[in-house]
Amino acid sequence: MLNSKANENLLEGLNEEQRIAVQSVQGPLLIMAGPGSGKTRVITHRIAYLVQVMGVSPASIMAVTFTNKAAKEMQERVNQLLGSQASNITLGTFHNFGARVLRQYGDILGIDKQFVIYDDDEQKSIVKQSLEEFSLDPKQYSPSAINNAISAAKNKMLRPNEHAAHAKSYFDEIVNRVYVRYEKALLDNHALDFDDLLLKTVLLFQSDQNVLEKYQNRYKFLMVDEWQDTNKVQYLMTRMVAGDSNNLCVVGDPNQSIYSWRHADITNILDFENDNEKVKTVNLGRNYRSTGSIVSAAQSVIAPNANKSDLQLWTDNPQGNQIGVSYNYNEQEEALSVAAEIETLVNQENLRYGDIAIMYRTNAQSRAPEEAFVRSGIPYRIIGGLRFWERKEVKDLLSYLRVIHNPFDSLSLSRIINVPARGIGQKTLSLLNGWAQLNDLSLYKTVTDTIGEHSQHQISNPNEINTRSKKQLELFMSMLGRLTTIASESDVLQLFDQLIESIQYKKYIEEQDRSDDRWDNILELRSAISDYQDFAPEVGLSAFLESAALSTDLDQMDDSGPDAVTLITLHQAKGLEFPAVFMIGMEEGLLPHRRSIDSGDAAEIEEERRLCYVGMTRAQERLYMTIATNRSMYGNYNPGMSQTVGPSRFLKDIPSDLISIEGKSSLKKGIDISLPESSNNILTNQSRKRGGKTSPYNTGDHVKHKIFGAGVVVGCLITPLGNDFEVTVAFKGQGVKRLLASISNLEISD
DNA sequence: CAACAACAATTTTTT
DNA sequence: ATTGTTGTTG
Repeated sequence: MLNSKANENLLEGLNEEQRIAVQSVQGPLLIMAGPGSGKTRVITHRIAYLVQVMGVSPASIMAVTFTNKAAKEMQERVNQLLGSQASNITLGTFHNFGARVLRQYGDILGIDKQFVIYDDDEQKSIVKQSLEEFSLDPKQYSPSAINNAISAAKNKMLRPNEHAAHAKSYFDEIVNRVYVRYEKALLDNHALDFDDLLLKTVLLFQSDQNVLEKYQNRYKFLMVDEWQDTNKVQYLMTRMVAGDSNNLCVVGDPNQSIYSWRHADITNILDFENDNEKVKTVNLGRNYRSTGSIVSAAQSVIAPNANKSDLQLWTDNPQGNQIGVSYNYNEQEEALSVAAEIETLVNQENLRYGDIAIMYRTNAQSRAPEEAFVRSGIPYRIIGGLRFWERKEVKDLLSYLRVIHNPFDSLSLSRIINVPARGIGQKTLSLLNGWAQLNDLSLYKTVTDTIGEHSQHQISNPNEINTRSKKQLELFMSMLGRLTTIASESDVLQLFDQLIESIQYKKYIEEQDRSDDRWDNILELRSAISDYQDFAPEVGLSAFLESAALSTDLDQMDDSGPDAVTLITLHQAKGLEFPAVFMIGMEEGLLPHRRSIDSGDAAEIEEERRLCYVGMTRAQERLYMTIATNRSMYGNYNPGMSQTVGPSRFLKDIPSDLISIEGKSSLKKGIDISLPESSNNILTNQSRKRGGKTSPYNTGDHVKHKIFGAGVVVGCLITPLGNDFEVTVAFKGQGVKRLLASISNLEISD
């Protein structure tokens, strides 16, 4: 022991198992960590232990996390323990690490160091283009399915020729043809996709022993979090970097494996134990996060899984409240009852809005609570959904920056060549693209050649580009040229401002609807760019583009924001915790999702069950699970369209003494859900169409009934026969009633 | 070539 | 409900 004082400090407050995990620093270590078992604490203390007690240099430690947000949090906590030394630790995601390796040594594999990273959208559009080239109908062969198959192949380390050998069906053959074309497109565009960041790194390590040794010599202690969600390529990468020293610690929980659809391979946990002879295993089963009720309920939900970890989760925490299960008429009512309960928690239970999260299976489910929160004035923020980096205005500007950074990126150039509209239409673009492909040139080069006065490549095509378009192309290219010069001389923020100015983007945005939102997004983008202002001109641009490609909405989520309720998918919620959690849409068809039920694959249902388990174990004190008996799909309640088939089977596995069931009781209890006058008009502009017929009432309408008095419409459905409407009204002091429009004579009072 | 209308497809989950 | 795609018109 180099430092016994540090040793004592670091082990203080840890339980026996946690101490063993922190102190086992030599050789392979597997930490099975249940939810809320102090996993992050163990990892950070283990890092500090390595440095302060074992005297390991921080530079030789690498910790890999699942998201950038997790990396950031871990960095902060290590900073607290180690101070300035902490900055020398390598901390990030697999994709981060891969990108860094390839920026430095990718040229060995023939990769341009200026490579751009293509996201899912761009991958799909390349697939679509390839299909069109082969005269295959993208409607018949879905680009997503093919893209997914290509990704699966890459995750199994199958190159196109190897994949061809495995082809079993006609679909596989199509995939293979597209795969070949797809790889060529990426090469031509000097681009890599997400999978390449991992795959090419492993290929590089395999083909160049010197490079691999550089990393092996540098990193002597490796830690990987969320091991149950790693894939085969990540497994290989980890083992290669760990090398013979094999001081590799992986942390995971098979019960929280929820990314098999992204080719995560749960057998990595088994393989780890099998591939390492003397692997040590530590089980962290004690939960410090949640109440007794929540832990027991979560246990009973995961129990039916055939494939599960035998790790028993337990807690000494007080039993706490029962889990609140509530039945609601439809998703609007579900959202209103959640909103009412939130107000109670905030006003009477001393919780802040920021202590509360709404979790759901699909992004589309955020809409109803969002509307309810707007109406009741509850502050909220949505994570994910229409992701920031995928918004049109953001992608447009990013595409400009990408073309400036890497002119070979023809995909980005196609995207922006006529945005804002400058008279370079589809006809011109397809002529140019055709020519580019015929001569194996980049689009950029083709355009340059086309407009050059004394160009040899003048498009000699019969359908020559007209002089007018040519003139526009000239103007466009000279503008790009100016911007490229600015990029090499000024910082990235100045470049961005000049870009906005040059293309008159503000004016363009103002002509569109929701222009305020769009402009806000651009300002947010600008503020993200300003983080790279101090870098040297080209370096700043490159670093910013990389972070833009690899960051997610979740990464932006930090505690500095205003006090607000968090709306988040169950997947994204992994690793987070909140004092109060509402899991909405606890219905068959939603959780488990219809797709997993229809697949007929028991393994898919088991994954849904784990997802439910992950959600439940995010809650510290209070957990609510809500059901809507009617749910709209694609905006209407037409008979047969509702995807709900009753409460989730997972709910039925929770012992009844752990739950308290409320059927609309929060409304019956007399909580006033009527709207503030001012918010009334938010809903009046909504379409009154329901199933083709015009609905007489809108959610939010104030109405009067002869017997029940004043109330607010919380739902209006067309009846199964389609000749009437069933109106659900919350009456002041009378509770919620369902009435037929034709006989109730409701008066809109406004 | 752009602006507008009509239409279809969409919803699992994301580094 | 909302988004993107396709076809028609000015």
